[in-house]
Amino acid sequence: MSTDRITIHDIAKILNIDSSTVSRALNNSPRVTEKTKNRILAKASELGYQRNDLASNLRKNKTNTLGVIVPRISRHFFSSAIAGIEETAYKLGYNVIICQSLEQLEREQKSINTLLANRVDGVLVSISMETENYDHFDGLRQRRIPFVFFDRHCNIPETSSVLINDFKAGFDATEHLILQGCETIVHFSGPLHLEIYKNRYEGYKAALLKHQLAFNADLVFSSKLMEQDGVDNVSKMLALPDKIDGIFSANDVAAISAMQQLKKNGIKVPNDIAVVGFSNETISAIIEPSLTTINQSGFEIGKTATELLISQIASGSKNIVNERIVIKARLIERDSSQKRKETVD
Amino acid sequence: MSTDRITIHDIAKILNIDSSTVSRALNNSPRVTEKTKNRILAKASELGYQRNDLASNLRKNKTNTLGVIVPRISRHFFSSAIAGIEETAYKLGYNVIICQSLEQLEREQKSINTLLANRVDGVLVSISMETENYDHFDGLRQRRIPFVFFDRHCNIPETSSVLINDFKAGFDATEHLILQGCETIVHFSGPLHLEIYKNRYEGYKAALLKHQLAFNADLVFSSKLMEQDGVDNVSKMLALPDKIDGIFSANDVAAISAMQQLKKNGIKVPNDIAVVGFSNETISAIIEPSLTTINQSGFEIGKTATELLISQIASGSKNIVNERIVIKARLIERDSSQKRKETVD
DNA sequence: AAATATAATACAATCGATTGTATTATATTG
DNA sequence: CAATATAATACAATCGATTGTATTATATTT
Repeated sequence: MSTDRITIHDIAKILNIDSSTVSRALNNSPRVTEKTKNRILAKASELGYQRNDLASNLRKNKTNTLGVIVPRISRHFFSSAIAGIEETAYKLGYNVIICQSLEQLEREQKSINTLLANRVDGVLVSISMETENYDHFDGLRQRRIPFVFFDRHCNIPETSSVLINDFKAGFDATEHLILQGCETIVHFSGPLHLEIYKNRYEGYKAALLKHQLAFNADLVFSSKLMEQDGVDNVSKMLALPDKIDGIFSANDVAAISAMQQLKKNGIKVPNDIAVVGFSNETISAIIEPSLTTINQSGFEIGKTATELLISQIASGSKNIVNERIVIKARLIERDSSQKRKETVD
Repeated sequence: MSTDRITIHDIAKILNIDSSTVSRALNNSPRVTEKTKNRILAKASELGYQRNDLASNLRKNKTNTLGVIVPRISRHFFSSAIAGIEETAYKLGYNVIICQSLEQLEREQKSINTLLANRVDGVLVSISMETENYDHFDGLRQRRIPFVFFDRHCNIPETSSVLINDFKAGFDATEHLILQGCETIVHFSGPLHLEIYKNRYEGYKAALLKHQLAFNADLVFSSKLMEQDGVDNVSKMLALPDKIDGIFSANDVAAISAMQQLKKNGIKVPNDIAVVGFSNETISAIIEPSLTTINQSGFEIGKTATELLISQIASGSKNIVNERIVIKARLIERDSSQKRKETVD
């Protein structure tokens, strides 16, 4: 049995009926009698019929597909966000196309074009570190394709986003270090044109202010927060005249590579320098000392963003395109910041 | 400017020419003169025209899209394989749709249906742990859609795959433990109906045999090799009458959770028990002690599998569907297995 | 049994692009 | 300049499904 390219027309011809009836039967329309429905279904499965979604979607002008653009799927936060997205989309009858920007603006733009060409019904985006210009989102807006930012959002009007309170998280992380007795805290920041990093940075400053610690711009290192950046930041930090006793890193990756670099320099964490990261990567609980960090549930963020997006798709072009949902994030205290208590060994 | 749904027909009407000419111009056909081509391109970009790939693909009966099915994208091996796949596909003009089976057979089957419905040109698969039955691949075969297994393959005739030599890797890992002085080595295996785990297991046995160590089936624990399985395996192991001095785990995840569990039990790695994992997850170099493991380049496997798949797509239905490419994998010796040398602290 | 209502199915246009063939316009040649 | 070659564009069918409308077949009512 060659199941090569069976169409509704083939089935129609064999059963000597019209293809529209076949189509309706396969879509379980009440306009087809139970008896013919069964005949059609039986023949379809006998021939191994498989609907051509290209044709169907073209005609219906609806793909039931969501596009997702993330910096990279290998980051724990993003892969769990994708898990949440897929789970939710799947339940609500949507497929998902995933694109990685790899932190490059150009790939982000290309991804949007691909998604547009594939006529996705909506898009979920967490922008790349290079993204400072948002023109590429105009294409989506002009075509009235709903899109929702999650985590790495843009502060442009008429957009929806699902985020955590980065300001508060940055504040909490920094205050935690202060309460541990840290007095000279450096901040590893990401690119400050990204809202999330700006907000974490503002939270850091606010915590210093509250506790009457001087803010010193020299103690803030901005980078892409990759592994090498953690190493580089440590070098810069050690070259400072100030004696550093705390690090608040805007992600775990840089925090962890910094901790390793500190170890190589014979500096003890947390006793000499306490460290707090951000994101709660899987590894953060496992390394030694375990890393104090901000836990943000990627799964929940992904789930919420997907629900919001699909509700916008369902509502047609009624403009509720300005929603902002804040997901709870909280500090997980682990060993890397326990200056006061004895660390269990 | 409402760029809502501009088609070649709109452009044709405005310029008072035929849509076929517009189509040819947009595809840079030599059949359209440079002058009209420019007029068309200018108007297209002015209107923000964006080709409808659904229509195009439907007509051409070619989507230039590859489907990828992996157990889960959060595993380092798979996310780097996907990086290799995307990179290669992208260069050769293909898009990629990624599906996660989450180790469930049902989701693997559904994914195949989705990919079939979306008329992908080819599929790359690494099967789930539940997959013992391969009927769902018949749909691909009947429709003459090429597919290539990578890493987790099936031993069924007329299929191509890109793999490492799991037997040799298992052998090397085990022999390494033996050369370190281990005499009673347990093996954490995955489901033995999967070729890769069977082969690693056979490699383990072969190494024991070569070095005249008795094989004992009680020392082999088969599981899905998740985090909890590592913990459970340690309990089982400690309940054995034998004094264990080595573990060869068929993945890093189980190896690492086992090491943590051993630590909780006051058992020293590597001095009391040496451990070797498999896959070289990112975390494996970072934990303490760092984990000796088999490095398999996901990127290279993904790249090679994609090249093979695309070459099969390009060659039409000429049957070269029986290729098997073996990618080098090698042991990375780290601290978790250094019984003889002093471990640097 | 005729008249009407309703159920079941057929007809035909459509989604947006592609492509083989036909036609018209320009260029070349003798 | 007429005859032919060739370039440029137009025509029309097609990919596979969906869906509003028209038609035929069956059921209901009087």
